Amino acid sequence: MKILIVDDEKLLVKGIKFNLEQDGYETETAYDGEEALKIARDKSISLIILDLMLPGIDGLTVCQKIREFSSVPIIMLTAKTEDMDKILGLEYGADDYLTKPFNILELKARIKAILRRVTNQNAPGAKSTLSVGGIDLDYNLRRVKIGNKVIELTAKEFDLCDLFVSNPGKVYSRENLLDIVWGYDYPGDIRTVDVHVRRLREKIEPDAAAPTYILTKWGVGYYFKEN
Amino acid sequence: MKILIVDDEKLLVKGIKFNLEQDGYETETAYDGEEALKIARDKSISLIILDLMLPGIDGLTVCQKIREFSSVPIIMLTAKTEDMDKILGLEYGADDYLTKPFNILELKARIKAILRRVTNQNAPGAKSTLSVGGIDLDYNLRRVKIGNKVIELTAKEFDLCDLFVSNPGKVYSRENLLDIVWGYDYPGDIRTVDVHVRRLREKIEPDAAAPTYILTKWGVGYYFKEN
DNA sequence: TACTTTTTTGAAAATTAGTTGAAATAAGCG
DNA sequence: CGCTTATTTCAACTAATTTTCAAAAAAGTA
Repeated sequence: MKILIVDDEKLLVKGIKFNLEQDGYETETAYDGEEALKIARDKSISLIILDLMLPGIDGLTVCQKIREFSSVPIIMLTAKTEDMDKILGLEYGADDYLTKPFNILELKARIKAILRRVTNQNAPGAKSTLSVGGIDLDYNLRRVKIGNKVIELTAKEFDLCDLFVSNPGKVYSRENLLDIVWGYDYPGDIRTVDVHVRRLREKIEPDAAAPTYILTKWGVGYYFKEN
Repeated sequence: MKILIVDDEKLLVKGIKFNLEQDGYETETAYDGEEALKIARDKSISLIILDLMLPGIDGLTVCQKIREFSSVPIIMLTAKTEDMDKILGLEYGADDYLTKPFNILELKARIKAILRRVTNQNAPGAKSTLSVGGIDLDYNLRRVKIGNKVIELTAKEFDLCDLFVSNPGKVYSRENLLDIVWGYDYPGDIRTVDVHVRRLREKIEPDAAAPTYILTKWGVGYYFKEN
């Protein structure tokens, strides 16, 4: 999985690069549109993170030009509130966008989501599932199965569960969870997370008062433990 | 599904080829009209992507000649704004066109739309039915039978019903349904889907308020459940 | 143990999503 | 063209989810 990062702020590129490589991705970097196009054309790239504001050819044009020869997933970085529907629409054909300043966890979450969508492209009827430590996630019906019991989850519950189960052992602070599941600019109360964790526990734990899957790391946050 | 790509720009052909193969299509390529005609004649081709400007015989003539022996769907690629109505009209008989430079995602969307339209067409008079989980679809008369009750459906209702029944368990968002049933470029309101689902339910469900076939996945979309 | 901090819990309010009926518009047909 | 039927839009209504709030419980600390 090689990711191309395109931005003229070298420090930002460096930061993203470091973070993605921590997660095991390979990276390529470009600081302007020309360079980006060249790399996108010549190298085997799985995903592109592309800033809207670039010296020379701007990001949208780069996006457009890439779409002339490739359908590689593109995440646009935008400084202000642009006409996002247009960016995501067929005219430019980006796959997702983030508004600067963004949270690196959210960027990672979106990369993961897009890559899953692309690599999991399922034939109609085929099921897309993830099975970790006794929990089966069904991404089609967005519900989970534990043992042979099917459990219906609400949208937020499923997203939360997905994040935990996809990253067993990783402790997420409430802030992290708000950033990732609710969006990095979510303005609401941090306690919202607790309530959702509780309801998730009520649904998936045999005994919600003594959780075995979603555990509390006291003073830090929550994490998923494989059973 | 084999797609023939005809263009004299080898790099472009290579790009399209790569992208379509990524999506699981087989491809054939030709760089001029003679070659294209030969392949269209000799091999089993499901769709042709044909450039208007070709060395030797031009694209329109190729299109015309192909129409003498085949009704294979043809998407024309045009460099400038030609008289598109003429290209799509009876004289040449292309099925769709794209103006260069085009977006690869849009090309894919159109290929998908055309192939869906074509493969869903049944030979006239041929008796074709599908029976899944208690529902019998009659593609000839475009109506359904549940138990021994015959239910007449309108065009959209049948298309919708067909999609659901053909893909049991697969959840479709309203956007998906608009794309598939109404066409990828349908500009209308998303709520249209709800209304059609409701009327389909009124016709096929014993109790529309407590559906057993077309179920709602809250926050996601609708799906068909076999009974 | 007494105190502080953090987490859990229950319940109500606010918001969002889905359903439904009816009216407006468009399409098909004699 | 005028009639009928199908489709789309709109808005009120209902249901489900999400958020907020505050009190109770549990965990850490001195």
